[in-house]
Amino acid sequence: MKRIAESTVRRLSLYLSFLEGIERQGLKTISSDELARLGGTTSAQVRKDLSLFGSFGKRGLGYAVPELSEKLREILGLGKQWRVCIIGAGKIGAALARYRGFTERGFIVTAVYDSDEAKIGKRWDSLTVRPISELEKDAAKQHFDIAVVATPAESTPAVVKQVVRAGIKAILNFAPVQISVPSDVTVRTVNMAMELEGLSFALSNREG
Amino acid sequence: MKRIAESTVRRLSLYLSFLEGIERQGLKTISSDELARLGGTTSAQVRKDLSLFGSFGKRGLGYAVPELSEKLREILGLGKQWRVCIIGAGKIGAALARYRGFTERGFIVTAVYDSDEAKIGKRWDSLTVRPISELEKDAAKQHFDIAVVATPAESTPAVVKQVVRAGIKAILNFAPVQISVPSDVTVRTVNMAMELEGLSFALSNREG
DNA sequence: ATTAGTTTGTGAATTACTTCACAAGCACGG
DNA sequence: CCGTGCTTGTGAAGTAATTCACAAACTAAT
Repeated sequence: MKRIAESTVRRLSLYLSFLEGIERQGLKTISSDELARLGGTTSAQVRKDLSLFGSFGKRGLGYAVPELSEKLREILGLGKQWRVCIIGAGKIGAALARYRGFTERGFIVTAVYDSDEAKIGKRWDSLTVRPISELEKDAAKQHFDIAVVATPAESTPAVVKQVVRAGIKAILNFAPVQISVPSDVTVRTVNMAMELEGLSFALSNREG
Repeated sequence: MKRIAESTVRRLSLYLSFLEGIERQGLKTISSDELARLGGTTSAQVRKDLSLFGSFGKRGLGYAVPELSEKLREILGLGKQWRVCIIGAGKIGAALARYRGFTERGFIVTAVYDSDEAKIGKRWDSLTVRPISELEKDAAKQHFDIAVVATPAESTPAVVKQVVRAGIKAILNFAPVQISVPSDVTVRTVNMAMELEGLSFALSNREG
């Protein structure tokens, strides 16, 4: 299949969240135009995005809401459950471990790691913080699909190396640094500083 | 000035973080090629990004690190201090209010709001949670530059309306919904679900 | 059946972004 | 002060993403 742009995947994810809302309202069909309006894009964009994966609509009618939701879930790989480990038992790690949205979408947090002696052994709901040195061994037994990295900048490169060695192929990075991984590992970075600076730029460069 | 792409601004922000590290190491100059390697891009990209704002390098030598840092800070509007209010005193709001990275970069959190009676009046370090109904009045007195929205999905549209009415022109949105604002308001959305689904897609569609 | 009114799916056109490639500028050594 | 070795800045070329625009497919009404 043709390479899919990241921006396309983000929009698919967005469409899915709209469809779920619409499904709850009980509407049966939706047009590309309505979806576009919800998502702040154009109807052509919506149709192009979907057409990359097949023809899901009916001309003259639009898209059947439950069918399209299901298709999107399938495309996004949300059918199965993904096993997630969180690395870094600090504030962000703690907030993430308790985030309900994870589980709702099929992302099951099955372990938490840290390198700080003081944190190891602490219990978070049903999870116990384990030493990062055990990650590779643990991964061999219980498979992890995704590692959420929420460590301080300094320790992040070393942590990422261990994650890669443990054979984990997807990383959600909250550390405020760029991380480098082999090309078969996918990384998404969420960097607060970068977002804030984007706003700062926008505020500074408004005409007027 | 010509319109600057969001991707460019993100890279500028990234370059700045590298430069700060390099400055600490005491290096005096850096080439576009080294900067590119750190950022996972190409030297041409780096030079093009910078050239949108002027000529900061010396041919044959590269860029003077402190000068370029300073220029980038200026471009990104990090010279001044921005006043930030946080809306939503839940887990994410609490984590953000205490996040040191805010202050370090000149983003000063000056108020916290919530609509939940039970939370109003609570003290977070030096801040007291105030009722959202006061936002507009408060904004008239103490100017807010940026609103961080960390509210549940349901209440977010109403909250955003109040933020806009209060005259705030930049929003950092952590709520898991798309928000719509007039075109003179800049929004950046951080959506966990979307990032996770991006990883899920990547894991599902790897060849093999 | 035929027509009017929708809305999809998709090549073609357009716009945006990235990479190429090279002249021009600078430092340094002889 | 000339040549060698680097590295910038930038038009031109190339690639990617978005938008246009319209035939084709469907419903409903007459």
